[in-house]
Amino acid sequence: MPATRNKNTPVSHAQVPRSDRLDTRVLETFVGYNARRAWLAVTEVFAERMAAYGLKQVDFSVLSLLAHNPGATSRQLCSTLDILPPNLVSLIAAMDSRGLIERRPHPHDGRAIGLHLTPAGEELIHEAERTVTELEADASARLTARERETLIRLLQKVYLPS
Amino acid sequence: MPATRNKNTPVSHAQVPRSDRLDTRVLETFVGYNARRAWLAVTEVFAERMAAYGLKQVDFSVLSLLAHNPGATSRQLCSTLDILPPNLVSLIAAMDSRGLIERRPHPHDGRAIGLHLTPAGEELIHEAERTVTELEADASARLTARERETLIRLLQKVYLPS
DNA sequence: TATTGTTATACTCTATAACTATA
DNA sequence: TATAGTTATAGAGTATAACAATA
Repeated sequence: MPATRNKNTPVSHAQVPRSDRLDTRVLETFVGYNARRAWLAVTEVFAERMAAYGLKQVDFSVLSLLAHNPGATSRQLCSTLDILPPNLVSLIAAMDSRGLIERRPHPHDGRAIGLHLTPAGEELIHEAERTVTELEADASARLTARERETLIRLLQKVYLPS
Repeated sequence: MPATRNKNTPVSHAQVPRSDRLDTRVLETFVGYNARRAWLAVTEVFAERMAAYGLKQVDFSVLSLLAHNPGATSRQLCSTLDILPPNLVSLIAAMDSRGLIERRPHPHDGRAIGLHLTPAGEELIHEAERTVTELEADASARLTARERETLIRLLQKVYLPS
């Protein structure tokens, strides 16, 4: 509800926002809205600094997962990251072409393919993980270490089953 | 680090993940990763329950913003929600066609158009805001009221300037 | 000269159906 | 019969360039 205004105030029309910024107080009461905005803020920094590695977020996630889960299959990557199988194919092919990963026959399932990082892939993801750790710290610089831990714990409470 | 295993255990190869679920501990140390996962979790519930209103997240945001900022312009919506102007055009047109919003000449800028909710739009967003409030509570049901407040405050600390 | 709203368009992301090889 | 990986394709989301009308 608009406050009463002096008739002589130059620009003062009811029903017309007076500044560029709109009132976002209602949207800001929602976890979904805030989580997306925070993600977008981090994403911006991520994109800037990871361009040097030629890695998008999903590429980074896949390589990092393979670094700590050697031999994982496409299906496992898909279900872990909520990617649809058809959308992972070209991504995996591109990283294979770049010499970052290798496809090896799966030891006990002829349908599946075990994915492994090459030495080049190992080195790249090692550097990339360091850069992401830095970038994350910068992107959340207004949080104390304690607050950052709390934030992550609460986010996981929203999306993790357990 | 894998536990030692009985030689007779059927499937046990080093370098091969033994379960479907991969080790995501590294990814889970990042705010960006967790914020996106949490957002996706809320988004799923949002999509389910808001389909009845024919509203996507961006539609809801626009209508809610107009409910509390009557007469706002496309440009203001765009800068507030980080939408590019060309991408808002068809969205606004659709809501106009549905009779949810009205375009009125801007009182003191002939280039701009003031956007207003119609009575139908007012009623729809009023119901929709109630539903979103409920759905948000359900989607973050594992959080106490206190934790939910904390989560939102910390997320805003990541993306809001101030 | 700059800004608002718009058109056309391209690029990326996400989703569905259907196929093959293997289980 | 079901699953892993793949192909082709469609749809949604996001991006840039350029224009008319107004400031």
